Amino acid sequence: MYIKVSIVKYTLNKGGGHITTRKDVARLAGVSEATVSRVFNNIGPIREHTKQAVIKAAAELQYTPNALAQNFVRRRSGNLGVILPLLPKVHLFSKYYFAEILSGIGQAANERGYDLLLMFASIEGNLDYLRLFHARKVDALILLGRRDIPEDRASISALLEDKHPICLIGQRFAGLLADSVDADHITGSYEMVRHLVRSGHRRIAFINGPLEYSNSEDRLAGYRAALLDHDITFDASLIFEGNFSRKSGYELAHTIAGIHEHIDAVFASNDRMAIGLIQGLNELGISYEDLTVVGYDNADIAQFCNPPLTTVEVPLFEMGQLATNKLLDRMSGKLIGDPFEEKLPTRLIIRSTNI
Amino acid sequence: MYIKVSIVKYTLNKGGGHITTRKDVARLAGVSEATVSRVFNNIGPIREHTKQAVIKAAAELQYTPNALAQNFVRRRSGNLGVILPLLPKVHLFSKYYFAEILSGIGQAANERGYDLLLMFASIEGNLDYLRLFHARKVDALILLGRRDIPEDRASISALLEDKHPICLIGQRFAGLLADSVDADHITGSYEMVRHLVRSGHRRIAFINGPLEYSNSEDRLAGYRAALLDHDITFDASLIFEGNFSRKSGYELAHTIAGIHEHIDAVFASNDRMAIGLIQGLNELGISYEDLTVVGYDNADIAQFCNPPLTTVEVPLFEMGQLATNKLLDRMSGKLIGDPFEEKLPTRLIIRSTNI
DNA sequence: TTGTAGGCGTTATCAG
DNA sequence: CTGATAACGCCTACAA
Repeated sequence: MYIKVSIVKYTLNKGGGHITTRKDVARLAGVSEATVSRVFNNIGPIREHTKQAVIKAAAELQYTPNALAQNFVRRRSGNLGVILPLLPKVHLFSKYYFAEILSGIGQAANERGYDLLLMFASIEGNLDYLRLFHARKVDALILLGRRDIPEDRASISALLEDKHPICLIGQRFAGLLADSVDADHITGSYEMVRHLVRSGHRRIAFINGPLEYSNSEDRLAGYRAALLDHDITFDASLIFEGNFSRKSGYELAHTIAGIHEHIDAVFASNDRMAIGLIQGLNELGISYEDLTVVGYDNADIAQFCNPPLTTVEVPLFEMGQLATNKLLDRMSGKLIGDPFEEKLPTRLIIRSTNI
Repeated sequence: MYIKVSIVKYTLNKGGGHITTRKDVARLAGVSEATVSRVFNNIGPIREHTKQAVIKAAAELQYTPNALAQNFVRRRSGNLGVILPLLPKVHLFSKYYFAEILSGIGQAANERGYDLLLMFASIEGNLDYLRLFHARKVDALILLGRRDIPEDRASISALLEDKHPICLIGQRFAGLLADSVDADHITGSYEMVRHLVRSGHRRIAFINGPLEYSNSEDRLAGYRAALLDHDITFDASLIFEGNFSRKSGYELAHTIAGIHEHIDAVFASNDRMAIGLIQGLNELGISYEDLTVVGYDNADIAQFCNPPLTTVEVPLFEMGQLATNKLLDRMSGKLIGDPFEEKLPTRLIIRSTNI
C-alpha cells in the first residue's frame, strides 16, 4: 500500500494546443467525470438538466472522447481487419474484384460502427495473422484472395484453432471449417454452359483458372454438370488452364486456334482471359463470328470491349456486405453454430447476339 | 490522498483463455515489467543474459504487446487514415484509379510501420474529418477524390486551421495551402495534344471532366498551351464536358457526330469517356478511321479495347507512395516548411497506329 | 544495469 | 441520480 499525493502536471501536445479530456468537460459543467461518461454513453438515469449542462460544456470545448483510451479500457480495437493480396502484383482477379468487395465491406462495417483496417499480404507471404489478434489491432478479420496453398492453410487453421472470428471471401478450404462467403459459381457456370448449349453449341472448350482457387473447382463442376444434363460427353482435351490474366488468355489463342474447327465455343473463367483470347484469335485471323467466346465476372471490360462480352455477373458488393454482417453477428453472439458457407446467386448476362 | 490496498482479481476474456500481458512475461523471466518493455522496445543498456531470458519467456507465453495499451500511452493511433469517395457511386474515375493509389499508400505506410484506416466518405458528405483527429483514430489523413465544392473546402480548411497533418491526392484547392500530390496533367495534356498536332490534326475537340476537379483545369490548360505553341486558335465551341463516366462519353457521341466533318480528333479527359464516345460513334456509323479519339489515364480498358487506345499514363501507385512518405515525413518533423504541391510526370502512350 | 511507481483517459463498480 | 476510485497494460522518468 502506498500514499498518493496529488501532483499537478501540465501536458502539452506537439502542436502546443491543449487536448480536451473528460476532466475539462466535467470541470466546466460542474459535475464529476463519471457523469460526463454517463452522458456520452447514454447510461443510467440522469437528470435532464445535468445532461444538458454536460452537452453544452462538451460542445463548448469541442470534446470528443479519446478513442484510444476507450478502446484500451474496452479491450477492443473497434477495427475490422481486411487482408488483401498485394494489388500491384495481382492482375489475377482484376482490381475491380477487390474494389467492389471492399466497398461492400466498408459500407456494412460503417453501419455497424466498425472501422476498416486494411492490410496487404506481404510479399514474403508469412504475414502472421495471429499477431493481429494478439496485438488486438483487429477484433475480426476478413481474408480476400487467399489460395489453397500450404502457407495459407497453415495461417488460417492457426486462426481457427484459437477461435478468432474470421471470414473468407471467394475461397474455401476443403477440410477447414471456416466461415466463408462466395458467389455460387457452380450454378453460374452451369447456366452459362446451358445457355451455350441451348444456343446450339456442343463442343465447348473451358479455360479454367488455377485450381488453388476453390472457385475454379466450382466452375469446372458447373461446366461438367451442364454437359451431363445435356448428354454431352465431357472431353478433358477441351479443358485448359490460365491464371486469370489477360495475357494467359492471349497465350492460349494459339492452342485454341489449332482446334477451333473442332469446337463451337470457348468459356473462359473470367473476362480478362476471354478478352485476351479474343485479341489473340483476332491476330490469328479468327473473329468472334467464327468462334463464340464468353467470359465470367462481368468486369468493366466485359461491357467496354467490342463486341460486348456475354458473361456472368458476380454480386461482389453484396458478398462484402454479407461477409461483414455475418462476421460481426458472430462476434456479437447474434450468430452461433457451425461455420457458414454462403453462396450468393450469380446472373447470366447475354450481350452478343450472335451466340 | 488515499490508501491503496492490493486486491487480487481475476479477469477472463470471453473465450475463457488468458491474455498474456507484460506482467506474465516479467514473472516468468524473473525480472520487472519495465525490463520487459526495455527489451521489446530495444531501449537502454541491458545485460544480454537478462534480454535473452525475457525473449525466451515471451516466446514461451506467445506474448505480443497490446497495441491498444501502447497506442493509448503513446497517444498515437499508429493509423494513417485514408478517405475514399463512396466507391459504388463512383464510376467517375475508375476503381482502377483508387485501387492503384491505395496500393501505393499501403506499401509506403507498411514500410514505415503505419496501419491503414480506410474510410468511405459518407453519402451525406458531412463526414467530420476533424473528429477523426480529436478521437485520435488517425495520426494523419490522406484525402482522395475530393472536389472543389463548399463542403469539401470547409472541412479541409478546418483541418488546416488546426494544423492536422493531411495530404490531398489528385486535387488542389486554389487559396487553400495544403500538402498535395498529383500527376502533372498540364504537361500530360500538352504532350498528348502536341502529339495529335504533329500527327497532322489541327481541329481537336476536347472532352473535359467537371471543373470541380482541379485536374480538369490542368488538362484544359495543357490543351490550350499546346494549341498556342502550334499557332492553332483556341475554339471554345470544341470544348465539351463529361463526368468521367463511360456513359457521358457515349452521350456526347451525337454532338460530336454532328461536327465530325469539321474536326480531326477528339481528346477525352479519361479513357472511359473515350471508350464510351467510340462506342457511340460506332453506332452512328463513324469508325475510328474517320475520327481519331484518344483518352487519358491508361486504365485497363485502354489496352483491352479494340483498337487499343492512345492515352496518357498516370503514375498512380507512385502518387500514393509519395503522398504517404511526405506526409509521414512531415509528421515526424523530417519535413518542414511550406505545403508541398508535388506533380509527378506522366507518360504518353501511343497505341493505335492510325493516328 | 535494473526496479519502482506515476500517469495516460476511459469504463465500470460501488457507495452514497 | 451522482461522485469517488480501481483497473486496464504499457511507457518512462527517477531512484537505486
